[in-house]
Amino acid sequence: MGVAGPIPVSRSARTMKLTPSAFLTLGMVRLGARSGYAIKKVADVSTRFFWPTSLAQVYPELARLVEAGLLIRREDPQGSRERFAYELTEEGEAALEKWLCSTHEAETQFRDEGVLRLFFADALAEPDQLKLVRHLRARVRDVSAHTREKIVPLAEALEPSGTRYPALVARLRADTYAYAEQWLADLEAELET
Amino acid sequence: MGVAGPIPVSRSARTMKLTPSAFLTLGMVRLGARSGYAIKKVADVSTRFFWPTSLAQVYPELARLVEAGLLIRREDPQGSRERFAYELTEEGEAALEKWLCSTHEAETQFRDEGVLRLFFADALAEPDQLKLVRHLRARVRDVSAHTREKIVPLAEALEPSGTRYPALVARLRADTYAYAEQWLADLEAELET
DNA sequence: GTGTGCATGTAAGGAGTTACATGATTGC
DNA sequence: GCAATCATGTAACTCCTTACATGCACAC
Repeated sequence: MGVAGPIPVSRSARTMKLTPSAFLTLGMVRLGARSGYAIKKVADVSTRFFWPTSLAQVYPELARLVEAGLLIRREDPQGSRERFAYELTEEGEAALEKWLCSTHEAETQFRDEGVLRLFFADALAEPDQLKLVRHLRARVRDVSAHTREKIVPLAEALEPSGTRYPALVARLRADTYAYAEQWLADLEAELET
Repeated sequence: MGVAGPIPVSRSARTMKLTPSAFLTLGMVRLGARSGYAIKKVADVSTRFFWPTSLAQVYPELARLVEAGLLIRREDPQGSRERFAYELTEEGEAALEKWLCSTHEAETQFRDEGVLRLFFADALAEPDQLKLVRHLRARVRDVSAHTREKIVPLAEALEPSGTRYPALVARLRADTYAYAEQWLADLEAELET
């Protein structure tokens, strides 16, 4: 009873397991997103498409990264509205680069109800099969168009300052979905005959 | 105290929310996978790539679908090893077809650590950028090759009996990844100059 | 002055994975 | 006889989302 409770020990970067979400956070800070809110806002028009996140993930992640010594947190209020600005420490930059150079990665996850439907489309009569393919194609087309028209320009705005990979990734997405749309268009044409 | 406890009421298909995993299960039974184990085995070489599942999901899902009246479960032992065979009820077939014809779908989920790395690749020196792109390309190539060499033939085995969509979906995947590989090859060539 | 956006966080719940637990069958 | 596969299920845990809770700033 008189014994002191356990002393809280800040975990070093070495003992902490860093998830891709942690590196997303680190990477976003490096790109200039200073607050948790800003990180989420940028992620929603960029990394969301291959690594979604939410505010309820970002805030605890930031706290963990500060505790691990990879980020520092400064007060940065806007008038009387509280705000915190984060910056990479040297260790944070090193951790980010180490991750970028590592080749081990979490297994790719992909879940698409539309493709799942297509897989089972043999259960339908032909006119309904055609409808299903058309619907899927329209969705794929919309993704491609949205990416090219909205996301690519946002990412290209970073290019003058030497940040080109966000735009490359956006174009890869737009082009790949455009390819898939053409593929489905061919299937559609085949079904129509 | 003398009052009887609540009587367990089996939920009808109408009151039960059916998830894509439920329709995956229904669809697999329709394709001839009779046991939970068999469903998982087939899913692992087909739907896994766009809707992963696990035995710990399949078994409770089967129980729920039986309770909802969409499947019936028969005992089907192999010697003294227990086994259960599932079959679609008429309501089960109707539910599957209704789902296939509906256009509302869960948002597509995609998580890929490799693409996330590419997004942040500006933090690297050029030689390391090139390594990263090469690694990603190799992975994409492997997916395409594996799909074309292993998955497509399995799916094509179903074609003689009139089930062609599994093979179509597999080819869509192989072709789309092949396109992405070429795209990354072009990027690689550009980085090399 | 009001709605939208900026800003930070917590709590509860859901969906899905891995590990646990057990045992029979089949092919080498 | 031994390993891989067939077979069914539960328990614990993790990750992630939605909802909750709060309040300021700015533009119309």
